[in-house]
Amino acid sequence: MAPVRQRLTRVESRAQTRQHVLDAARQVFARTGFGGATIDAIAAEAGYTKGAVYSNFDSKEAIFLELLSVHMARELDQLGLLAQGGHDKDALDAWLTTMNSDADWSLLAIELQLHARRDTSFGAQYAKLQSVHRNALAQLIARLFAAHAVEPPGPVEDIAAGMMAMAQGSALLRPPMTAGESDPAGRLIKLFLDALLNRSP
Amino acid sequence: MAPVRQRLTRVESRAQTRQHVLDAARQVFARTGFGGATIDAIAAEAGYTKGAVYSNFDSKEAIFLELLSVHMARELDQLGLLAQGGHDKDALDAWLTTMNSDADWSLLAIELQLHARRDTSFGAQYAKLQSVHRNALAQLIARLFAAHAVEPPGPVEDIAAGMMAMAQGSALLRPPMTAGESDPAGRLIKLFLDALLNRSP
Amino acid sequence: MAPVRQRLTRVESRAQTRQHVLDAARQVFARTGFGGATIDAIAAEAGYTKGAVYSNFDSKEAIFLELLSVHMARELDQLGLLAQGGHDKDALDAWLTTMNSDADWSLLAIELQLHARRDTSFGAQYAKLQSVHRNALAQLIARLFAAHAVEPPGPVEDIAAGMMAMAQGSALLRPPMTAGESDPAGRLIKLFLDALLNRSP
Amino acid sequence: MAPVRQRLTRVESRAQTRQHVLDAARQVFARTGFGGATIDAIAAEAGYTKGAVYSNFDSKEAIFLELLSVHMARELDQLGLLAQGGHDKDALDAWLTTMNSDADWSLLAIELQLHARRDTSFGAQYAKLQSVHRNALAQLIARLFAAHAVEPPGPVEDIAAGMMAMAQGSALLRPPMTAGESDPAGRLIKLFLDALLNRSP
DNA sequence: GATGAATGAGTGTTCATTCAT
DNA sequence: CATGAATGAACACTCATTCAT
Repeated sequence: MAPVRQRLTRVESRAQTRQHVLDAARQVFARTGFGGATIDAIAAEAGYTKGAVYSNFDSKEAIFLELLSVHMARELDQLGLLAQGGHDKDALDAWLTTMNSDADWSLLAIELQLHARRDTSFGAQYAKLQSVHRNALAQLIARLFAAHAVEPPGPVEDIAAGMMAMAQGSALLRPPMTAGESDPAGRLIKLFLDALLNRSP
Repeated sequence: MAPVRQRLTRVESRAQTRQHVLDAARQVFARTGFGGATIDAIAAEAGYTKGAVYSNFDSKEAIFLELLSVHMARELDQLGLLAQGGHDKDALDAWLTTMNSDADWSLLAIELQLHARRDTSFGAQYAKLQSVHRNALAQLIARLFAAHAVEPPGPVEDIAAGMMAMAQGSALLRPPMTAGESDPAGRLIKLFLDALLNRSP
Repeated sequence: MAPVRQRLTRVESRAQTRQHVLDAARQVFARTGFGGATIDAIAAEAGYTKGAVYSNFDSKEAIFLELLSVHMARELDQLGLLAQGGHDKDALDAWLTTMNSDADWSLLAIELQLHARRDTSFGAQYAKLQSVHRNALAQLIARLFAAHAVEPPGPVEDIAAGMMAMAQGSALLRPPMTAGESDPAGRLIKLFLDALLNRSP
Repeated sequence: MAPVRQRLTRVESRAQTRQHVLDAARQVFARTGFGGATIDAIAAEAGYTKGAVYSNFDSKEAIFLELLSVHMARELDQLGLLAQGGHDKDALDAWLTTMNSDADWSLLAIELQLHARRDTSFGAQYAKLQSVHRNALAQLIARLFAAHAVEPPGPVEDIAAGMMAMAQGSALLRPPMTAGESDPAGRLIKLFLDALLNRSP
């Protein structure tokens, strides 16, 4: 005769609030930058008051780092896909699709990068992840060239780095208002990569 | 009893102070971002006090916009080079060299971009310049492909956009500490472009 | 199946929690002052959480006033001893021993005094108690002088006030680290009083 | 033809503001305690805004420490008087008069003491000064007993400590409203000391 | 023109208090 | 009764900006 659990338990409720705050923070950070974001704005966006934010996070920076953690976990998932042999083409497509699929994430990622360049310890940690990411992507690219029986035009690490840079740079250069349109970054990267793959040997 | 032109005239002195402040602001904005930069820090970097800054600029934002103006002028110079026929290879090299040649400028440019994405009128203006830039670069690229007697693998505007994105993204991804090393952005872009140019038709 | 009186009754349990909170509060107030004390710190010191505190007290101030009440009751007990004729020497010893016997109490008493000086109604109440206390002490002192057949060097109320002041001041001046040592306040007061009592008439 | 310097120079003006803030802080700290004092209240009491306070002091604590510094300097002046032989009676009178002459100072001193007991490094520094003070007072007392050809009833350091404690304690016990009355602390201390000095040997 | 004291709005953070669980 | 998530009022401190010197 147990009721269908309409109300959330304390733990669930807390987790939900925490998630709401994180979602709100992601948007506010992306919209206004780390410095421009205020805890009030984040709280309001989440539909709570300032105190609720501080009930779930120690500081503004802690929220930012939590977002970074999620971001990194997401990247690590990508790495898993990139590393798995067998469906390289699909893995690349997945990477291109996910990367920059969300305008918020893209700008947030840029904020993270800037933060990384200004905070030493954070920067080192981030650089390491990026290096792992680049290597995984490089291996994927190597396999693609092998599959196409084409010699890569340079170190696959450089090609990977170029692709990652292109992805980041596209997020920045993309005009702000065209949120609805398909993301051009993936198209650009695919254009370049296809051209490199389909050269005569 | 007029001095032998040793001392600066009033106008020159003022212009000099103004330039000092601008140079300082460029570094401080690049180092700490727009939000993180304080007028005190800029003034100190320039070797003046707050008041000197306000004697030459109306507001913090005005300094930023002035830097943008210089940045744009620099880009327009680039465009001139890109547009001139005849020495396309050299023009491209010049573009690659100048672009990201200065770590400060690169990060500052990113700050400008972020600002552009948050300020509507500013963003529109900036987007327009970028569009002009991209088209000029696209025409240069078209000429290069023609010179190599190779069909571009896609719209030259897309290739130009990809190269610009790669340049921007490289500035962001480049590890912060390797200030001494040669900038990898140019190398990456050249790698991609050479590969595209030297395909069999 | 009634338990063999092992477990506390509801009332006892509540009283116990209340006492735990009071003991904790006394320490925390003494350690950090009224302003510096947080409900969280008190609750943690007592081994509970915030809510338990609020289940037993209406406010932070209410806890403080409750401590004051205990403090006053203790002083009243002292008064009883001081007033009883017959064992004046013992009564004085008891007063000297109890006063400042506990470093927490001494500092807490000072907090209470400061509070009294800032809160009008509270201050009046406290001043009245102190006046009663001083008079009781004065009478004891008068009896001691009579027993020694010595004329007091001034109004016994002043001598009592001086002794009380010395007791309070000692708590404040005592170096914080010598927790283990015997309290100097009692020794000092006895030194002065003995000297006054043992003068030639 | 120089004008009679009506307006203050920058340096003078700054010093004046600084002093106003210090005076205001002294009152506010005495009135509400360190924790209860707000920068706004101090600024308002001084007739400025918050920013003016921060323009002259680094933090709330810095103001407090500055007051301590003045307090210590004052005490050191006292020590000079106490140490000079020749006019011991006058020196003692001066000490008694100055000590607690100002209700603000007395309460502020208690705040300082409490702070000293809670802040280790501050406490050590303060304890040392107090020790010096006590020793100087002890020597003065020794000379007074010698002048009266009376044996001190105990170590002169203890007598000094008792007198200092009495002075502090009086400030705390004194009813808050009797600002106009003459301070009882001096009278009490003199009462005790005279009694000790005028015993038969 | 440059200085720097003062302003005042704003921001991160703390914490007493409430109340649903 | 005890818990702890959320509230909301403060508060210390920062900083762009103004203006008398």
